[in-house]
Amino acid sequence: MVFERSRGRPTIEDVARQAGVSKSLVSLVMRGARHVSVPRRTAVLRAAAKLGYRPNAMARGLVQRRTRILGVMLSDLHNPFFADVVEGIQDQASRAGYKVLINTGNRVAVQEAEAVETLLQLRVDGVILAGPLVESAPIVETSREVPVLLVGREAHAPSVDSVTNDDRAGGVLVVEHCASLGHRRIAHIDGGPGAGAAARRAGYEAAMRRLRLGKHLAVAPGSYTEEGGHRGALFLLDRRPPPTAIFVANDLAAIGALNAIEERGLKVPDDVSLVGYDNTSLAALRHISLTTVHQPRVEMGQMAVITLLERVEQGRSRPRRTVLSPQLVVRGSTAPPRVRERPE
Amino acid sequence: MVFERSRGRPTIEDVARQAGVSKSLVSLVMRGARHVSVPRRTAVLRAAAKLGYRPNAMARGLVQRRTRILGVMLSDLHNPFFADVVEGIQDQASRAGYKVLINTGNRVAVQEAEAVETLLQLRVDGVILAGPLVESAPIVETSREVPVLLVGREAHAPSVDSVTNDDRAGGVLVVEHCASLGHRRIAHIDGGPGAGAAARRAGYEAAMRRLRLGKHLAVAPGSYTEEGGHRGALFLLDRRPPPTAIFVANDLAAIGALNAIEERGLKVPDDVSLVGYDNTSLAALRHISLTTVHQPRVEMGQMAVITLLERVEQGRSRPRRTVLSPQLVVRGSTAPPRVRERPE
DNA sequence: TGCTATGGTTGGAACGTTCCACAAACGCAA
DNA sequence: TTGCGTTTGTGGAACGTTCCAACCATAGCA
Repeated sequence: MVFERSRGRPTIEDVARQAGVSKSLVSLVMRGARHVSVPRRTAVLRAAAKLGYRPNAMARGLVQRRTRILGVMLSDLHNPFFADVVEGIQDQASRAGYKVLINTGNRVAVQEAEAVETLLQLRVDGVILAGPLVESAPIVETSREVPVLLVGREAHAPSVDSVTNDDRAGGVLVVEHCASLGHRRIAHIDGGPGAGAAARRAGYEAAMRRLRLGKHLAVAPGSYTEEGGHRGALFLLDRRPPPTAIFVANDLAAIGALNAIEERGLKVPDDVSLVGYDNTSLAALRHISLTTVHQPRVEMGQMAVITLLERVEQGRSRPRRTVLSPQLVVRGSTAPPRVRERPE
Repeated sequence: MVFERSRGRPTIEDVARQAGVSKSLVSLVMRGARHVSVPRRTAVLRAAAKLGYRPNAMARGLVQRRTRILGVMLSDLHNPFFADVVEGIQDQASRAGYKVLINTGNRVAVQEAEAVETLLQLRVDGVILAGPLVESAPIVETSREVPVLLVGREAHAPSVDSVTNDDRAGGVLVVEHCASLGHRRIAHIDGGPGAGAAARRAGYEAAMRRLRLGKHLAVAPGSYTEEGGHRGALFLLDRRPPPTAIFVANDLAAIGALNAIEERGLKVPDDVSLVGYDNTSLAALRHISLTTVHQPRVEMGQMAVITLLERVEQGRSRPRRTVLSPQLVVRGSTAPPRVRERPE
């Protein structure tokens, strides 16, 4: 007679033995199936509790060929914007009975790709890319294996969904606001490869031209980081004449720009007006009080899950691109330029 | 004759068939084993590439009984403190050949427990709890199944490692700093259930007593959030007489306190000195310029992984508790009290 | 009485890997 | 040639679940 040492974590068989039933029945009970007699159900539950049984998600996922897990690749854990998006994702996912697993690429395209690869090898049921920097080709590639949704950026493939705000329109709003205050030399600090950056810049440029301010177009290279905003601002402030208003590609970078402006001994908004993008909690701080563009972050996360699950569960195959309207939030960092420039 | 439809994602068998070898050999090649002839290896790699083969981590983990994945439960995605800790974790993990999967509990104990449960069901090789609020019992319980390490908090069980800073000493540093500036009515906004909050408060109280300022002890309830700091500050400012210096349990809450102070029409540091804890990027913003206590965040993340892997890979069973020294960072939010109080 | 439903339960075949024992092929020395 | 050790390669048994067909009661009904 062989006594099996029940070493290692208890399995469904251990529970079955303990409860005196078949493993199939344990499986049914653990999944809360109907049609199980009360005494057996309680016996199984008691046995499971006693042994400290915990179902093995890998074994389960292997046979079911689905995991009920959504993978989220965050481009940058430092950007508070994503914290809210993830909150929305979690909320909606748990409502639909899905788990969420997060991963990050540290703002490096190669690492982003690796992060996604990890999620794919785990066979998550769907992938949300939040603000990815990685180029489109691999994303489209990925979308052939598993439903993929982009937050904050669009893809031009029919297999990829997206939830964005109209970044171009946002850029226009900012320029119009500054111009209406009397600014002419309105400069822009670019978001580089950041999601939506190109569109924000396009909006800026289009609005400048439409307002006949094309000659004042000035774009500094930057990124979605404090560092990027800092460098960009120094670049712009060294121009002669310097801009009287600066539109920075996102809030985080705007904070960097703010630091740079103060290092130069200038004041916001007295000497320079400053506008960010995203309306993160940073911008709302009284001490910062940054005029910025709002995106409904939590709702974007929720919408992302809802949209993604349409593909996962109903097999929708046409793309769905949700574009939300940005909204200008005027705070204390913008004011009329110090010396009213005469119209030219 | 049966033609198998190779529907779904390609498996190792598909690759084997395509390359004309056994699945065992494909397995060897995918894992980069030696002792595989060059022509076969290239044939396998070519076949894998052609089919877009991606190993199934679940099947692999199932048979290997390990995943080479470390699970990280973050108490709060909004706290920039953790972004840096995670950076350190990622860095060190990838160096050791591990993947990292993140999860969050949104500062809610029950959700934290669920998040950890998800990781356990996935059979991660180790779990890092960053700033958990959840109580100790379930953590100790968990540590019987899998190596567990706490960041920012200690556990009193021998099965749980930790990486912390000396929060008590940090609290003392803050009080000494304020006292040396001449403050007497130094108040504290508590971090509630936040990791390390109790120790910070204990340090505050001990230092106050030692400096014979026990009668000025004042603690407002709070939490590690802006909201908590905001409420705490309002509470304190309503006291008569109000404190001249406020030590807030962490930077995020200090920002909330800052907002509250300004809402009351008071200025920092002229009317009230303010000190935070964590030295997050927030505190360093020139506009905020918050005096705070530094913890080496990235290094803490790295140390966490190193320590955890000692258990995972070498089976260490004695606990290892790393306690780092906090360091005061004096910035612009502290100054001598406006009216020098006469010594009592 | 027999027949069909239905509730409750079970064993064994998947799922896609790795592991292990073994076999074939090869090289080289005796 | 034989013998023996290495290098290469293979088939089948795990791993821990769920799925599925099948089974056994029991009950209801004609």
